[in-house]
Amino acid sequence: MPRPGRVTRSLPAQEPAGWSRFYAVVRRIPRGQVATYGQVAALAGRPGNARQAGYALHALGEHTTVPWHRVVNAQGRLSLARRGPEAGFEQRFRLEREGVVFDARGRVPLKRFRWKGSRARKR
DNA sequence: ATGCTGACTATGT
DNA sequence: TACATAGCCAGCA
Repeated sequence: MPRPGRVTRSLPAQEPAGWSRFYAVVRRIPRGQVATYGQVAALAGRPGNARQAGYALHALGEHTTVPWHRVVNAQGRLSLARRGPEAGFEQRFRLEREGVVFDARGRVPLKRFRWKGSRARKR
């Protein structure tokens, strides 16, 4: 039991509270399927916070178990590509390895691979 | 507290 | 289809 009055908030704190909600949702995305940032935010109980979803994923780092590559933007494109062609390339590689197919313009056909997730968690 | 930034989205041209 | 704008909101300096 932490002493009252003393805020032991000085932990690594590399993951701001609340972001774990996004991670929890991303972890539920089935292999071979994708979800949009807006979708993740909504399922995390934070509708309209698509940007935060992306921000949270950006903070993950390279050594993570969260399937960040299964999250794409509303257009089916890899927003990660903005950060650099390499990052986008890796995401595409991972998705293709899971069976996700890209169209001629390098986008994921959401009609086909979009995960139909639902909250179904705690009421 | 204030202002800037961004792995976003919806809408208009 | 592609680019520009506006709305959005949490994190950070």
